[in-house]
Amino acid sequence: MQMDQTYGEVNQLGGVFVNGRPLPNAIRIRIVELAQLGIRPCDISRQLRVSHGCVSKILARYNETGSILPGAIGGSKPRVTTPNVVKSIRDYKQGDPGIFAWEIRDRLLADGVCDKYNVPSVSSISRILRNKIGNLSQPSQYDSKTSPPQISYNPVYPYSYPNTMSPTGSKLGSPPAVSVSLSRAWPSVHTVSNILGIRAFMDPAAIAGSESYQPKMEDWTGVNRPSFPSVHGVNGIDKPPLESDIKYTQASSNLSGYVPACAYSATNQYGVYGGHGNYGHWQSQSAGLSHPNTGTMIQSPNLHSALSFKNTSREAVERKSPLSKHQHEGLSAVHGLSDS
DNA sequence: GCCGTTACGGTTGAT
DNA sequence: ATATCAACCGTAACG
Repeated sequence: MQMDQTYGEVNQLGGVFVNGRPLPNAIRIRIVELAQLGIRPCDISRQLRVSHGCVSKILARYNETGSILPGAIGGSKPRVTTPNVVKSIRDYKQGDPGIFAWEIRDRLLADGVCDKYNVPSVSSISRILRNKIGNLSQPSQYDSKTSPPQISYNPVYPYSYPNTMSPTGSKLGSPPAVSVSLSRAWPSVHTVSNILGIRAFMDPAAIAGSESYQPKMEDWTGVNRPSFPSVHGVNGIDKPPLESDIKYTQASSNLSGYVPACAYSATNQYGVYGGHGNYGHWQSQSAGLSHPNTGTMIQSPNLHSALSFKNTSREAVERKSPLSKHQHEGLSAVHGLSDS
């Protein structure tokens, strides 16, 4: 019930988590970092007190997409039956009342109203004819309601499809786009103490309060800094997505609101990405462990590199193949760390 | 022991 | 304003 953030529950390993919600980015990042340092997943799981299934999932996703961020939660998929499409269907039907749904589908493609990725199925077209167009005599009304003709472009949000079609339609979505730049600055701080011990994590209070849990905003929020180095090139898959959706702006604001209890409200703001952030608490320890070298490497403190970026694909459907793709590079590239 | 997978109970957000 | 629904979450447990 209460949602607010709820503090979390404790898993078998002693780690705190909030059921139904993504792990804080700070932890996600650490998972990736530790993996890059060569720590085995099972050890990462134990050290961070995150279930191995989750570690596995996060690493697999990172290898695949280059992003550490969780996927987009909630919302609805973009509808293929945009007002514009419905309108075209109506026009076709009006022009030829005897037209078959499959013919309409072909015309939508032929006329460029839809591309193969977003063309409605024949059954959808039939439904549209039945429900929205019905007898097609009086078009007027409907339009008004659905009218926004173009919609799509404004995307502030991830799923947008160009309804007009983009070239190649390729990618579609851009989900949460994301790039994060994170940094690893965190550690700096104190905590380092135990690697294994990592108590910080365990303490619910710490977590809840301190960081992360952001109350609302999903994470991709912030994020991308223009600067990510090179990372992307890496795999080549796609990277284009740089969209910028930044929503974090407001986030901060509301965040503060939300985060009530947090003692350190500030800390969490956007935690990770914003660039500022820094929360320091809990995660911090990485330093000890992880970084021996990074520390050294870190050149500029502030620069933290980007860790991940990329989009997560929304095409979940097709994504099924796990890792394989890039792996090594991924690794190397990781957060900029290497390169820069 | 390790790890990929998946059922489960959960949250979210657009419609 | 409420309810649906589909997307995602992490844990736990199976193999």
